[in-house]
Amino acid sequence: MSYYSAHPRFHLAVDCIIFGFRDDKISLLLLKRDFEPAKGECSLMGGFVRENESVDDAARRVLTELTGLTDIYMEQVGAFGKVGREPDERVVSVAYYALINIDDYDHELVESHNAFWVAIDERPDLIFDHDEMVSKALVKMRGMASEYPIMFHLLPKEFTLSKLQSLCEAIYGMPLDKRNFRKQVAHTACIEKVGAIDKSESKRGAALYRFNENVFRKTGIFKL
Amino acid sequence: MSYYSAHPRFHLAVDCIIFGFRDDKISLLLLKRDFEPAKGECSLMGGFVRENESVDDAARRVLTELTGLTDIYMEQVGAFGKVGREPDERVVSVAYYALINIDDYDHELVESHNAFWVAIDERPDLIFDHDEMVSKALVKMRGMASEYPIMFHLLPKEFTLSKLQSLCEAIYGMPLDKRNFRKQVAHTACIEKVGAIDKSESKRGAALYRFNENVFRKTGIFKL
DNA sequence: TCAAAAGTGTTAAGTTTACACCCATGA
DNA sequence: TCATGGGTGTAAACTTAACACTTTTGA
Repeated sequence: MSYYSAHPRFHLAVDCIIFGFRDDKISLLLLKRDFEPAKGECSLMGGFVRENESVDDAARRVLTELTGLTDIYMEQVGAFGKVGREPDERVVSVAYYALINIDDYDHELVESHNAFWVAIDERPDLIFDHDEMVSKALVKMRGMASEYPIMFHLLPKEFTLSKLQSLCEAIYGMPLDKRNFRKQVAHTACIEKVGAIDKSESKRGAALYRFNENVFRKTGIFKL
Repeated sequence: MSYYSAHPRFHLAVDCIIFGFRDDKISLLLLKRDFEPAKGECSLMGGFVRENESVDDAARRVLTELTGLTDIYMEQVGAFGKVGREPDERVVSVAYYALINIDDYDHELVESHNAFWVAIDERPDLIFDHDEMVSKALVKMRGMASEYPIMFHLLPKEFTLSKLQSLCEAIYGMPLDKRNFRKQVAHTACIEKVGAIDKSESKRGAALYRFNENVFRKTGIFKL
């Protein structure tokens, strides 16, 4: 096997950009590191790829280690492979973003990792090239969200149109017109009224809606 | 350094999806492998990442090894890290696409690698997960091309509007209306007439145009 | 009774699409 | 002289954007 053994080997890591929707803002789950390297600084949740595990599986495992969540929507952002990106050793890292519903994660587990939520436009500086990873993840996530119905991963199964609108505004970074927005939703078959009413956000109460995956698969139509 | 040494190391490769525009079709530069593994089959051009080289640099080096070209537009497609993706050894590969002007490459070098051009919709089956790499590269390239003026990397510096239109048609996979297309070009400040006439494709001759990078940077406007 | 969020249509502006003929030239 | 690719404008359909008031109800 000299064809292979002539070539060097590298440490391979994964890092997770975990997005949630909190207080009408896209937020990020970060670690305040209580371990080396870069103890005391802020970073993404990461981990090393194992021998008998795909890189995608490593990302899923690392996400589960922090949040307790499985079956989460994740997309690869890309490989980060500059020579000096970690100071002590050469490590190539593959970044992934995840979209989670902030109501669902395991709070104890998150606290035990010294992790915390922060709005993306208030995020602290991160170690290594993690800032670049977050920037790229944001661009990629926004691009995907404008073409595919991935934003629903950030919401509970049932949501009001006000919440959906403020999510769109947070993703696209611009205010949207309420009437135009609701007109568009009304023409989107895969978003359907469930009948129930949410009274937690207003006195009057707001109709609850949900995303119907099957309708989306049939029509292929989604654009908000 | 036991923090690092406790973790496994992996062979890291890069693979290049090299796009060119030939006979009005998006084409791909492939290898007919005269070496193991998978000798006799078709594959992308690839190579292993070296110790003191970034992953991006490895991709550039591999592209240069095959084509002789430097300073080529490349984008990372992503990391491919399934456990069994190469049969004999675990190798994680990072794929990149490159856009080259097909008039420019070193023909001798390409022939010495047993490489050949093929239109994307006539490509043969490729080894390992290279088919998946090509599909993802195409999606990513098309997405980028619809937002940024990257298509000009596939053309000579000066080109006729007919060539540019047939390139757009090849990228978007649909026919375009000639008058609407030219109207749009006329409103795109970063595409400017050079004055010269190309007589190689028609008796009458066609005006030559070029992409002006500086105008694009000022206006930020590009949409074809 | 009033504050706070929910809900509801119309019109003007702009963009996109469809479409057919004349021009210049070399063979 | 004719075959080949180069070049040109208009009108209808559709999409997007702007805009303000009424409803419900808990505090």
